[in-house]
Amino acid sequence: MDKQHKLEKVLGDIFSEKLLENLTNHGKVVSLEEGTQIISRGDEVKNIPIILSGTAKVVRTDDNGEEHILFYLNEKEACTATFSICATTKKSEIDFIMETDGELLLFPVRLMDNLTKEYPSWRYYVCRNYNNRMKEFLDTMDSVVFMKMDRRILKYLEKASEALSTKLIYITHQEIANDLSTSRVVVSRLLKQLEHEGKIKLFRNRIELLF
DNA sequence: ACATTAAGTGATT
DNA sequence: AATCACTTAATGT
Repeated sequence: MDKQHKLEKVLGDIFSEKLLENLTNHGKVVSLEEGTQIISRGDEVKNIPIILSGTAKVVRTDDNGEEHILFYLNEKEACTATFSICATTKKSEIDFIMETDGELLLFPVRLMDNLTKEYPSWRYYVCRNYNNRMKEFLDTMDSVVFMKMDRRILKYLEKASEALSTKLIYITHQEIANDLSTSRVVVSRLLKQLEHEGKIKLFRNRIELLF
């Protein structure tokens, strides 16, 4: 299948004909194997990758060399982080790695301004990509904030224990849930977890602190 | 024995 | 993490 048709097949329903033509003329299609790293942190980004097939992951690597996956990109998606870079540094903040075998359309960054100016369908595309990422970001924000519930419960118990100067607190899971504005089920689960960790011991209407 | 309330669990979103 | 639906355990009457 030639380049033109390939692009048409994958992107035809979201990009206008003219835009496809432009992409065909200035972009290149590459086939990549799983594990191929297209962009590394600190690299100067010269091309915007758009996924034609397969899956790519965008990761950040911390000081210990641990990979933290920010998100995955599938067919038709592009890395939004790349878009923002075009407007500023041009240095990548992230690593971009193929999760599976797949194909990418690489489009020169220097021509992107023009796309934004000329093609409404490109603008929509960029906005949609941004939007998706933003949603995902908010989701993870939520988790990060809420994930601290186990710590909150522990703090809560500590405080109660201190206030009553006893390790044996007479309280129900429901009451804790009310005070921390969460559900009883969640409290029960986390308490159970804490019990397994040997930090507390659970009874009906009572919780004993073991620390 | 039966009803009520607290706590535990799996599945789903 | 939240919610639902359901089970199990402890307590009170």
